[in-house]
Amino acid sequence: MISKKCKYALKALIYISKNNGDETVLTSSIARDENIPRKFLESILRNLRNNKILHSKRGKKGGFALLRDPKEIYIVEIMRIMDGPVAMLPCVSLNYYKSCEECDEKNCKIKGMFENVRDKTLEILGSTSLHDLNQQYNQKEAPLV
Amino acid sequence: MISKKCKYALKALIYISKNNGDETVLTSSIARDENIPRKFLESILRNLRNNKILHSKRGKKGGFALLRDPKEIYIVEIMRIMDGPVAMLPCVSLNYYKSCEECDEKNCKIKGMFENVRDKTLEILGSTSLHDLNQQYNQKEAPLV
DNA sequence: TTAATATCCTACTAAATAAGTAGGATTTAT
DNA sequence: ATAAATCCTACTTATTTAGTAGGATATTAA
Repeated sequence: MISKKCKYALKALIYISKNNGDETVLTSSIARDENIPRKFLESILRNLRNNKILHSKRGKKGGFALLRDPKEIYIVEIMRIMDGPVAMLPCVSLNYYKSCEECDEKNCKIKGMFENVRDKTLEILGSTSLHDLNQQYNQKEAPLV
Repeated sequence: MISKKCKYALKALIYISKNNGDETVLTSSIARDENIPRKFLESILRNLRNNKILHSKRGKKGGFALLRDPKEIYIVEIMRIMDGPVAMLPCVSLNYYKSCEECDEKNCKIKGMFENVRDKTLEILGSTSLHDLNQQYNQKEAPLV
C-alpha cells in the first residue's frame, strides 16, 4: 500500500498539471477540490518543492507550479520522494538498497522473485507520467521505458 | 515493502517444503537456520496453521508440516495472510477492497495505473509456488496463471 | 503603508502498525 | 513421570502514519 501522503501528492500534482500554463495553483484550491486536509497538504507540497518537483511563490497571488513538463515527471519519482523504496524487499531496492542482515543474500530463495516484481512494477511506474494520468489512462502493452 | 513477519513466513515455509515428506519440522530448527527470533516465529507458524497452510503436532516429536503440496501453495496466499492487501490502493485490492472515501472512484485518475501494477504483480506472486522457490527461480515470460 | 493573502517553519499529538518478549499452560512420546 | 514440543495471552517498545496548532515571513494591491 502507498501512504495517504503519497496518494495526496499524486492527486495534487495531477491537479496542478491540469491547471498548468496559466498561473500558480493554491494549496487551498487543491485541498477543497481533492478533499485533502489543508495543513497536511501544505507540508506535502513543500516537500515536493524541496525535491525540485514544484516551485512556489509566497504571499498574495502565490501558489505552486510544476518545475518541469508534466510529460517528464514520472510517477515513480513522486512515490520515491513520498514513501521511499518501491521494492518489496530492502535488498532488492534500486534506490534504497539495504542488506537484510539476517539472511545470506547470495542464497536467498525469495530475492529473484521480488526482483521480478520490482521490474514489472517499475516498467509501469517508470513510464507513466503526470501527463499520461491526465489523459484517459491506457495500459501500455510494451512500455517505452 | 513486505513486513519482516511476512518475510519470515516465506523463509520458514520454504524451509519446511524442503524438509517435507519425512516428518514435521521444529520451530527451533527453522529459527536457528534462518536467523528468526524463536518466539516470534512461533506466532507466525501458528497463524499459518490457523489459516490452513500448516498443520502442527504438539509435544515431543512435534512440529509443523505443510497441509498441501508445495506446488500448490502460491506466494500471494502467504502474503495476504501475513500482510493483507497486495495492491497499492485500497480501492484496487481484489481481496481487501475498501473505498478511498475522500475521492470519487469513478473519476479517479490514478486507479487505472494501480490496477495495472496490481495485475502484473499478481501474475508473478500468483503463479510462483513454494516449490518454485526451492528450485532455481527463473522469471517466467508468460506466467501460467 | 497597511491589510489581506499566501507560503514557510517548528513542534506537537494521537492512533496504528511492526517487531518482538515474557511467562507459563497444555499436549505427547518415551 | 519427564522431557520436549506447541499453544496462548498479555505486554512492551519503537516506528510510522496522519495529521493539528500556532504563528513567522513574504508578496500584492488598495
